[in-house]
This record gives sequence, C-alpha cells and structure tokens, in this order.
Amino acid sequence: MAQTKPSTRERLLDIAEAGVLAKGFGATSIEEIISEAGISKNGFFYHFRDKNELARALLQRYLDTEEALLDDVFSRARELHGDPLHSFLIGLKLLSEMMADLPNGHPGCLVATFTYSERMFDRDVRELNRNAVLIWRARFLKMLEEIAATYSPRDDVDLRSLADMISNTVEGGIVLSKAVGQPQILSEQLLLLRSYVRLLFEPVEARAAPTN
Amino acid sequence: MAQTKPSTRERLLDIAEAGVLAKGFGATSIEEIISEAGISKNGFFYHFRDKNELARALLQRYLDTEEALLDDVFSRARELHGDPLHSFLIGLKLLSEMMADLPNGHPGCLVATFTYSERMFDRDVRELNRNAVLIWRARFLKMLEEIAATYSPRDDVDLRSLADMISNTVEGGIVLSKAVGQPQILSEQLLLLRSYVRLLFEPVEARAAPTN
DNA sequence: TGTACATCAGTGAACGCGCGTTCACTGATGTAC
DNA sequence: TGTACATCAGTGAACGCGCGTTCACTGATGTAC
Repeated sequence: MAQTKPSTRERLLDIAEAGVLAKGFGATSIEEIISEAGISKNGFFYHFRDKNELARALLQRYLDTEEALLDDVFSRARELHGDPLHSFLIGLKLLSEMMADLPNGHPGCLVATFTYSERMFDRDVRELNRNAVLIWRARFLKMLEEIAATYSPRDDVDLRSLADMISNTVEGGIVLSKAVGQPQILSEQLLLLRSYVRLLFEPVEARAAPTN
Repeated sequence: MAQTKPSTRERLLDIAEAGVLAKGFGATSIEEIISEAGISKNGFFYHFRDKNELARALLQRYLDTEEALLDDVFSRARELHGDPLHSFLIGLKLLSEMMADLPNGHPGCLVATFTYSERMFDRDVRELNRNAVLIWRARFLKMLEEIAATYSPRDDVDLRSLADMISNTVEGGIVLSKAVGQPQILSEQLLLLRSYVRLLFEPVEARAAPTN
C-alpha cells in the first residue's frame, strides 16, 4: 500500500488520542481537537457522528495497532526459537525492549482510561473495551497452554490467571511509569514477569546457564 | 474518637470520588456533586476553594486510607509470623482476600485516574500523586530488603523493581477487573505475585510442603 | 445571665464562556452515459 | 469530449444548556467579658 496523505480523520484521531491520554475523554473537547487540527466544527462532525463515535473509532484504531504489534513481536520471537517456552520468553524480552525504546515513555493505554471513564460511553464502546482484554487473555492463554504441554509448572497456577498477568503487567507498568515519570518502570516490570515465567516453567537442570 | 456525623465535606468527597472513578475528574461536575449532596453551589465552594482543591482533598484522603490499610494488613501479617519472608507472603494473601471480599469489586484507584488526567491538575496535586507511588515503593522495598538479608533470590532481580511490582500488580489488577467486570482478577493477580515471591526466595528444601 | 462580636455552614442569583450538536449551504472531485 | 448528477470534505452561524466561579448576604452556633 502506497504512502497515503495523513488524512484529516487520522489527524483528528491522533490529536484526540493525545488529549484523552493526558486529560481523560470527558475533558478532551471537540473544540480543542478542531482548533489543533485547523478545521471547523462541522469538519469534525463530517467524520464522526458524535463524540461517542469518536471514542469508538479511537479505541478500535488503538486495539488494531496493539494486535498488530503483539502479532509482530511474538511471531518474530517464534522465528528466533521454535520452543514455545523460549520463544515466549524472547517475546517478553522484545516487548520489554520495545517499551524501553519509546522516547518519552509509553503514552498510555486507551483501554485503561476508557475503563476509568466507563460511564461516558454507550454499550458498544464498553463492550469493545471489555472484549479487548478478553482477546489478550485468549492470545496469551494459547501460548501458555503450548508451554504447559511440554513443561510442567513448579507451582500450581491457573493458566488463565497467568495469561491475564501479561496484560496486568503492561497496564500496571504504564500507570506507574506515567505516575512517577520514570518510563523504564514498564520495561522492568516486563522483565520481572519474564523472570517469573522462567522460574515457573524452566526445568531446574537447564538453569545452570541463565538465558538472561 | 466518637462516631461523628458524616460531615457535608465527607459526603462531598464520597460523591466526587465515585464520580471520578466512573467518569474521570474532568467529566465529574460540581453541579452533579451538589445535586446529589443536596446543597447549593456555594455550599460546595465553602468547603473547597476551587475544583483543583477538591482534587487535592480527594487524593489526600484516598492516600491516607490506603496507607492505613497497608499498615494494618502487613502488621497483622507480621504478628502471624515473625519471619520477614513468610509474613510478607501472608500479607499478600491477606491483601488478596481483602480484595476478593469487596462486594462489587475494587471501585478503582484514584492514583491511576489522576495519572490519566495529569493535565487537569496543578503542580501540587501531580506531586502528591507521584509521591504516593514512591512511598509505596519505599514501603515494599524495606520489606524486601529484610527478606533478602535472610534469603537469597533464585534469580538476580533488582529489589527496587520488585518493590514496584506490588503496586504494579494492584494497579493492573484494578484496571483488568473493572474492564472485564470480573472482580476476582485483582485477587488472582495478587496470588500470582505471591507465587513469584515464593519461588524467588523460598529455599528449595522448604518447598516440599507448599504453604499455599 | 446578658450582650457583642466572630466564626461556621451555608443560600440565591448572576457572570461569561465553552460545550456538543444542528442547520443550511458550498466548492472540488468522481462517475455515467 | 461534454454534460448531469452524486459524493466527498468540508464552512459559517447559531442553538440552548451546563460549566466553574464570584457576589452579596444570612441564620445558627460559639466565645469573651
């Protein structure tokens, strides 16, 4: 696909997303979005029926991007190592490095802000937000089941909870990083998660030479 | 201290807190707070100079409550077991149970919403929010250092990151629980954190009879 | 006990601004025949 | 190639409402002497 001009719609979404992550959805006005984009109010309403549809589009675009990113990271990891456990560990490492490389830290997760603004949205948007987390859960659960088929965990953990732990670590890490202004917290937390997965599944005899 | 009448000020804070956790600070209007409280607008401005001072009071009260709760949980845990590792594990278990017992799940963490509404507040409030996370870090770091003085970790982790992992787990767990509407996620995640701490520090020979 | 004054916890009305949304309209580009 | 019509991507002005904040005022309670 050729490089297409950054459409007005995309620019509106970019500006809106930055506002939402910095102030919350309710405090991000259409007025300020259009003033930054340099179009009239009806220019905005040409692209989005109302503010709720802006929310829907914002969230959908964000989720698509995240899915693509996770697909990319974990398929690259799988190419680097055929074993499910080791490719998963590599994936977490790649994810951690990716987060460490964001110049100003992670800008924030829309799912988290939307969760904390739940009552602003209609059923559709809330459902989209809820499903996002369930999709992440399913993705990681599948990978963990593959791992558990080969390696038996050292502690008896529920794989579904463990699957949630990846999203949990990312969500928590973004909040802490933003809150204290130390972007590296997120990538550190991902490495701790990786350490846990390794301690859980990696056979003891293999641990003489740590793959750290 | 005798049971004092729930002051108007406390009621205003209660109402505001619920609004902020459900819609975000910017979308929670003074108008709706006073309408629920049944007082006039100037009744509100008698208690809070402006909206930013409401934010400050809201956050301060929340942090004080959290501090008291953590003090309580971990001192109870220490009474149950003198050893730093085991009392810490008990503390995490108590915390997890406490979170599981919240009737409608955890209502949300003000630090998280405030972090995602950063640009709404003045320097004071942002500093208060930032310090909250640093105080939690210091609290847990102290406990982990005590543990590390006796037990050597199976993986070489930074204790400071590990200290952050407690707050991280709670923040992430609250987001996920609220997002999917499954309150138990938060307590499950705390148990996974507990499992990690145990795998990290508990000597292998002691693990024959799991303290689960 | 009485009186003067201060403080507490508000009321009522008004302010100007910005909000989301709607109306009627437009000029540029694309498509059918 | 010309013309008719449709669609795209907006403009400009106006709407009523609710927002945070301010003004002048008040009635109940507390304190000093």
